[in-house]
Amino acid sequence: MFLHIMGATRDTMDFRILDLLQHNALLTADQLAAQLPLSASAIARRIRRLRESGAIAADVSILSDEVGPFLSAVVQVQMDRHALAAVEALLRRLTASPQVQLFLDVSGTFDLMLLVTVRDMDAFNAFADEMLASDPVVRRYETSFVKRRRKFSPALPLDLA
Amino acid sequence: MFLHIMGATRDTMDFRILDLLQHNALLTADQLAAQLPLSASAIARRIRRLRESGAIAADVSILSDEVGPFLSAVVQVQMDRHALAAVEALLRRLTASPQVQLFLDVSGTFDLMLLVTVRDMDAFNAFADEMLASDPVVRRYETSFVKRRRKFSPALPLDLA
DNA sequence: GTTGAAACTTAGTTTCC
DNA sequence: GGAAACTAAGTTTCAAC
Repeated sequence: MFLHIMGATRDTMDFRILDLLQHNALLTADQLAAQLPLSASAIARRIRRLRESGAIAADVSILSDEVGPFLSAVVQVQMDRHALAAVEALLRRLTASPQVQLFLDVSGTFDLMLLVTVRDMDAFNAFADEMLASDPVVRRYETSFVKRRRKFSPALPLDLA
Repeated sequence: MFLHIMGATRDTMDFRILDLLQHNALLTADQLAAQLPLSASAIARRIRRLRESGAIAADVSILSDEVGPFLSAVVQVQMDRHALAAVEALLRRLTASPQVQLFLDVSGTFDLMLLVTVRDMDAFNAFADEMLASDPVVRRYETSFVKRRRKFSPALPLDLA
């Protein structure tokens, strides 16, 4: 099977490589060649193309929680949809904020869902005051604090049947 | 400043390295040495120690949404806290599920918060039926579908002031 | 156009100071 | 920790398909 993505053609082998790399980006072409029916040099070529084409958007180190301590919260936000420029300014500030790990537009009662991670409750209050409470575009927001982080994995389910 | 984490001592330089790697895990020791007051060989040593000690829990490739299409949903779950073994079995199944990208215990009305990513609405219904609706431990759940993913970044705010 | 093997280059590791 | 020697991984070339 072949899929055309962003102008490039990807076959099953590309998806198998992507699926392995999204769990361990440091796998070498040799290690991948040991589990895939393709030579290391062909795999290395494909990996470079996948990174250059943007199919691999980034390669990142996931830090242990123990570099913390941290406090995380899920914040659901309801917006006033009036001043478009002000809305976009808020969206940009939230996206750019290093405290925001996850930022989604969602359906339902709330418009936005945020996962915010900060050092402690003081830092959370400072974040909420500065980013949300003081912004007229925010109608209201509700916070659920994270008691435990059981899983945080960016890996997408590629189900390579 | 020094912090003791998991038996190891980390200084400011370690945190500066961690902060750069959590945004780009493919930075070479040479590239890091260009922006940090430390030689490439010392940096390479530190990186290896950070990985071996578990301070860097994993290095992963983040795939572009365009390898999709995908459907994501935030699912909030309220639990019946009676049968402990059954609760733990559910938690294990959810953690192990490749469709679950984020899995949190939260405070408030709901007990669990999930970010679920699947191929399409049929796959979402199959997931919800199999994992949630059919489980007596789940009292109720509410789903918000993701209209847009604005940010999904595992990077922690290390604020190296 | 893609593969696989070999030459080449670059990055990581080890040794020594 | 830093520099140099060494090893390993990625890149390029090229012949073959």
